[in-house]
Amino acid sequence: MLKGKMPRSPFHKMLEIAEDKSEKYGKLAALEKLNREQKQAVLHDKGPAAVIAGPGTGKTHTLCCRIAYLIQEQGVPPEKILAVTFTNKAAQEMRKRLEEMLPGKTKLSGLSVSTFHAFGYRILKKHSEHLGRSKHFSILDDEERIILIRDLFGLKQKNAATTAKSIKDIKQSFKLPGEINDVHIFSLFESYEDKLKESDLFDLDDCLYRPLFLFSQTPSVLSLYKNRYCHVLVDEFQDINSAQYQMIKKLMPEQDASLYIIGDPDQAIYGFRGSDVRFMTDFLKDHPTASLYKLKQSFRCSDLILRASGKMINNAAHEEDMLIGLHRGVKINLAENTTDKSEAEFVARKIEDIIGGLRFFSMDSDISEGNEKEDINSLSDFAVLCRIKEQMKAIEKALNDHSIPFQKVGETPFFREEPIRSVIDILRFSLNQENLFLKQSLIKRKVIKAKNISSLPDITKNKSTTKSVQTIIDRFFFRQKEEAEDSFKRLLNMTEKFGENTEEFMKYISLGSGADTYDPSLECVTLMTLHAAKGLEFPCVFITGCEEGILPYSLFPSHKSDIKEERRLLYVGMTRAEKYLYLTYAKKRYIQGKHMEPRRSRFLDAIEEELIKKIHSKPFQEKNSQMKLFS
DNA sequence: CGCTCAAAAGTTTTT
DNA sequence: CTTTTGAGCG
Ligand SMILES: [Mg+2]
Repeated sequence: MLKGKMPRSPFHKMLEIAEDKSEKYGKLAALEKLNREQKQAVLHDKGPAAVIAGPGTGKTHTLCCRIAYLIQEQGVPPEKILAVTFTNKAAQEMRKRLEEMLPGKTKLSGLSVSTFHAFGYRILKKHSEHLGRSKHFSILDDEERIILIRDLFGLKQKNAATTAKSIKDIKQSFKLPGEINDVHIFSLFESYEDKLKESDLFDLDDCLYRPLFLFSQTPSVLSLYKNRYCHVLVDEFQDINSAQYQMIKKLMPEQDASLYIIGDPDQAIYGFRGSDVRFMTDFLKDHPTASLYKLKQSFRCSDLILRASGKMINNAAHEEDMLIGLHRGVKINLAENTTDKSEAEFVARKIEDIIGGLRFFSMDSDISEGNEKEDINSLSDFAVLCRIKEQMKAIEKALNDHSIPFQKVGETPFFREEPIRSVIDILRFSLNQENLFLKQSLIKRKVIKAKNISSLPDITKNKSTTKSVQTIIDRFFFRQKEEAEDSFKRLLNMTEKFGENTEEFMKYISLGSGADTYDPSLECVTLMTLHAAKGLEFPCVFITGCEEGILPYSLFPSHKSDIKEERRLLYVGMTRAEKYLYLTYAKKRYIQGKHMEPRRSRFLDAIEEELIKKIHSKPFQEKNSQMKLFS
């Protein structure tokens, strides 16, 4: 997602690629454009390697080049390479880039590029019978899991969620049932697992947990995967969890295997999900022969943004680790607002002003502040980031009021919302009637009457996915045909590319994530959480809600958040910006049913005054209260 | 069983 | 300030 503008290095002419095998397989043009540090990382010989790379240093690009180099110049067969990405979107993107680098279809066939989950899912499909499931098992999503647990144990929603979390933790840290110390949890775990098996289900965590389980119990299966890949490359390694790390170790048990990891410990933001940055920081200890590469030249951010954001992660201590920016940069705007509404209004007005406003001379514009109106010419150049989704409401309203089109990323995808969710549930059930949980759920939700259930299998027989979905809509959703017409159309549109492969469609639905919906080609502003912004970049970024309570998040004392991780979150957010960065906060905010008067975030205090331009936004007057102005 | 209305609860980030 | 849940009624 680097929008294809990769660096021209000042050193690139000085470097020679004196590689032996390159004659035989042909040189790779992309390597010429890398800078010195990137090139060294790409040309790493063999054995383990860690690439520590700051924001905008071309991590993903370096990884792509490494794969292309292995295939093209080292003659490594693509089926011997496994590349792991963080999202399905990133996998898709990487494959696309590799296709561009290595034209010719045959070169990439057999190459595995996927998320850990999609990789594990493939293993589950192949060996489902070892785990007491059919080939057509379904995936239970996190929401369904809570309902299943609630009904299975007769719990309240909240307690069911807690139990679900315990089970999740067990799976994400890969504890075998015998290793569960708490007797009560153990029995819940066992009953839950029995229920899944009975309904021919796996949960999402099983995509890692069950393959690992299989590897540990069934040597014949392990032998199929052990050393199957000569090169395993992992992007965003700072955010992997224990189960994922153990998966890698199962695939490549040797300490000196060619495991190539790339990431940035300062951008670790998924600790709440079991990710542990220590897998990255301890990599050299665990692999004594590993080479370490550092990428310090950022091709995205300005020096100024790097200097300011660096304060979040207090890396100023190590002078040598300072990143080098693309250019000097312009000051960061820090906007104080009276309320959350005026904050949203400020953002909308600013975007409007930059993109469509009159190009008159502004009194306070000088060279050192840049010229936003010239640098930015598309709505897709803007990102509005927030800590929690609830902040989005006010911003959405303001953008709508100003008729600014936007895409919400990380939102529950439309296919997870009614009535599409139910359409897909019927499709899912018609593919696999063993799913008793789904059967009960469909009847309970009155999506379908019990007597009609037996006719479902016919729906999907020898039909394209689109045809099946159309049949389901015609038969069970005819009443909603008008009000939900758009969603139905969107669904039918989406199914088309899957042809008759309805199972593949289900995989897409089950493993797809919110972040996958981001489309950089749309002419609109991007509204998303800081988490979803990982790996992306924009010329102009707004980070809203820079307040105590929101960032760092601490609205509920019982759920303490990791302050260091919150700092890194702001670091990630700030470093999404190529040139213009707005940090905004409100003195009054209405959130989660409460009025608050938060103090501005302590994180802002760390940024030197000279890097900042302060703005006090005008208070936003609601339309109906404007009369007051004249009284 | 299905509707209405009032009281109560809700607590982040996601592959 | 929502959204969800439960009691009470037709
Ligand atoms: Mg990346």
